[in-house]
Amino acid sequence: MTDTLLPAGENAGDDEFEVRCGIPDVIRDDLVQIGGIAGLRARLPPAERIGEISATHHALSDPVRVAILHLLSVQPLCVCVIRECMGISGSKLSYHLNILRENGLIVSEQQGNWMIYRITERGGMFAEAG
Amino acid sequence: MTDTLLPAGENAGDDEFEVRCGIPDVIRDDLVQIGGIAGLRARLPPAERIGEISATHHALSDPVRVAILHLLSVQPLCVCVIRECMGISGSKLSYHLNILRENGLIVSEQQGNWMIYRITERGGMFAEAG
DNA sequence: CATCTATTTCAAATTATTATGAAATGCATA
DNA sequence: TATGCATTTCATAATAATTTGAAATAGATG
Repeated sequence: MTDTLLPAGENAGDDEFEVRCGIPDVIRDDLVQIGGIAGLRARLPPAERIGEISATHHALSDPVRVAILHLLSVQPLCVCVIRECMGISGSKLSYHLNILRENGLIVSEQQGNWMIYRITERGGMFAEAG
Repeated sequence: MTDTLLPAGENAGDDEFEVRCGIPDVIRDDLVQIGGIAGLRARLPPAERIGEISATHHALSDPVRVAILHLLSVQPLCVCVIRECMGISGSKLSYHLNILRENGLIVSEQQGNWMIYRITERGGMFAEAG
């Protein structure tokens, strides 16, 4: 990354890469069209958005959580019913419910002794899609 | 789970649970309508399908992989261009490309010295959605 | 107030995922 | 065949996620 045929500038490094790299023509031609490496980068969602997207997918990356989401897409449920339905320990269930809630896929509301969980609109979209 | 008011049968355990559990009326009434715990379970996708869903989400649960998918939604790319664009090591990139490929979100094709990755139709759906 | 039930929290142990750098593979070309 | 380049593989280290069981919290009820 020291010698380059191109004038120094904001994207000098990228242009230099494209010049030096002997990648297949089909790819390079299109790449040049869209502005090279810099153009490619510019088409990425901002890092913050990418973080949000991966976080949501992470929330649904465990079969227990996918199952919970589907149960709640049927109707709102208290913890003890979810627990009975899935046959897992209370603390384990609580752990997974937290992750779904933190990611805005479900919400909870206390009702006397019980905690009622229900799916959000956002959560519903993922339950339908899956 | 020993004494129950109901006849023994396939779902005796579940019915017993519903009878004993003093969950809020709003929830229990609906729950009874759909067939209780057993009815709820019957509405879940099969375990196999839930595994597939969570596996796909897992493939997209890392920001590096989400970024790669978005890059490939612009155009097919060889590894060296993705690498330059993201500024990560080759072995790290290879690791993440493998996960995306194993989950059917991208495919690869060798072209001389280069390996060209392109997004699949399935992968494209997730790139659009995100 | 004492007790029961439902749920959550916590710390520790277990397991899974990701990162790293060196070595290996495979194609191209002199 | 020797060399160079692009990519992958491998073993290992580092980090993160999940499970577990005991203890804590909080509402309801006698």
